[in-house]
Amino acid sequence: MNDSNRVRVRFAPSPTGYLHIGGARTVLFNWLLARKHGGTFILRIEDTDRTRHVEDSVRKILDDLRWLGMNWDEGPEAGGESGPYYQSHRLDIYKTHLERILESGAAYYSMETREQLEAMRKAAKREKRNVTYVRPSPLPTVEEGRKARDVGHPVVVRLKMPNEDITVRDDILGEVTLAADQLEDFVIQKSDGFPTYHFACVVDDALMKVTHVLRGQEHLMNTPKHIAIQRALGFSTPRYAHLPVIFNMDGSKMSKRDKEKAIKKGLQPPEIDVHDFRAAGYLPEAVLNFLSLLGWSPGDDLEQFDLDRLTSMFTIERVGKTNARFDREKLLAFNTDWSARLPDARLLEAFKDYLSINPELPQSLRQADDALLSQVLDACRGFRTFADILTKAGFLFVDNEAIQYDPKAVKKVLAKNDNAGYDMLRALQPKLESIADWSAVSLEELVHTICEEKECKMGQVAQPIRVAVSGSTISPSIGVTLTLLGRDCTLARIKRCLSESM
RNA sequence: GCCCCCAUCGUCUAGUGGCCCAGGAUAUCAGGUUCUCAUCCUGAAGACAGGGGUUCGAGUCCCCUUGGGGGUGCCA
Repeated sequence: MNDSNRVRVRFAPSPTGYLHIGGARTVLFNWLLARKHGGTFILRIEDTDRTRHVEDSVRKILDDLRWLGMNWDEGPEAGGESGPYYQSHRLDIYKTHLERILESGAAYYSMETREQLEAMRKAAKREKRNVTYVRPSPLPTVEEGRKARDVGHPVVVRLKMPNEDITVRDDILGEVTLAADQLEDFVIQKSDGFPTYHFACVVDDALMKVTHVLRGQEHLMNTPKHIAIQRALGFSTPRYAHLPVIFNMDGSKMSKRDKEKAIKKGLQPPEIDVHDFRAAGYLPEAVLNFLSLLGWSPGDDLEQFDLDRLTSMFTIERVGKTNARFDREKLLAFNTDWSARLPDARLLEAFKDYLSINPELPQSLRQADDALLSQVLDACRGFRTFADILTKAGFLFVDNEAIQYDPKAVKKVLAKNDNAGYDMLRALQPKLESIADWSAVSLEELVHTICEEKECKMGQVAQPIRVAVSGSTISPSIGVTLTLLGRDCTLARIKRCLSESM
């Protein structure tokens, strides 16, 4: 493969907020195609709609892409030969190409106001006619258009669609033909002078020598428009592949609004953006692995694999046509598996990222050193997300006096059977005080010994201690729990627990 | 309304005319392991949307119906 047919793909988000989880799947497939063929992955910011621009969103998108490990070869911060990579910085480029087709007669100035267009659409709907733009006749000349614009009349540029059917050759869907009468003259330059998405996208893809366009299926009907622009401009047509869409389990779209709705109802908002999953304690390895299976499959019974393996297996031929639903339960299971499998060092790194982006977590935890964090991670092996670590080991990072006792745990473990748990604690207290070696092994030995002495089950000894030191029935295994807490804290908490029983 | 795309267990999917009375994963259910939670182990149940063709033979090809999704913006 020589340079002229090297794979060049791009991901082109618009800066309207965080990176959506569905967008992440699009990124992944593009990235995989580039990496598999030793090609180039380009990142381009499509900021041609000034009204929807959200401050700081480029930074956030870049940050989440990095978290996923989706590195780009050309784009913001990386640079590259076909920049700039912000469309808002390429206005003169679009203008040049626009002039070209305006002069050639393939596009024309159009002077209807938004209100007029709206009225035309309404009328068409009322009369049950097709809602298509009717090309004015005669067409305004270029000079008339410019004059109108210069005196302040809102003017747009439309592409004059050729009167012929257009067939899209799609690597996933096959051939899709749209009839000529379905193709209307659409806007390629807005009245504010900015190009529309269609125009900017086609010009940039051509100039950036993009060879494959992988995007969501919602763009399928845009493709004939893009092909028409390419023909008018004399550009070649890249390969297209439209990816199936990802929905919620109930079949609705996964949208940012789901979060607002949940909050209104007082529910936990669902994860929608990549950042939500990151902040909820998911691993990028698991998210990517799970996402790869939405619309693609390796063809055998293998389901879990890392990026390298995925890259070698990935082909567009194996991408399916069917829309998928986002099964959070399965993601959770994948995350559980990945957290059990990942090397300690990598897990620690991921955990630290989790801590760094969750400022509401206890400061003592966020500032804990690597050695302690590793021990905590190790004690919690088998966790589903990093959030589980908080429920299981959060008590380690709370002051002795700030421990909240869960009333249900107290009732069940300590107060039940005539305060049997409290009695056990009292019996345990001196033995713990006098134990020589404060280690997990000897502490567990002690618990075992007591079980034998009292002829009772482990739970009857371990649970009262667990509740006394953690406030709940959940913690790592008892020896590890007490080791991590340390002798002083353990004894202080037991003492406090007993004093509060009076 | 018009146009386009899609259709296998609840969910993600394997299946490219005989290897499929349909395989895997996840969820569910029933057991088991365990000091709690979570893990972990074993087993069970669970699908080719419906109807017509084509063919010796159809989940796999064709048509219709139904269902789902997308488009129909001076959003991307």
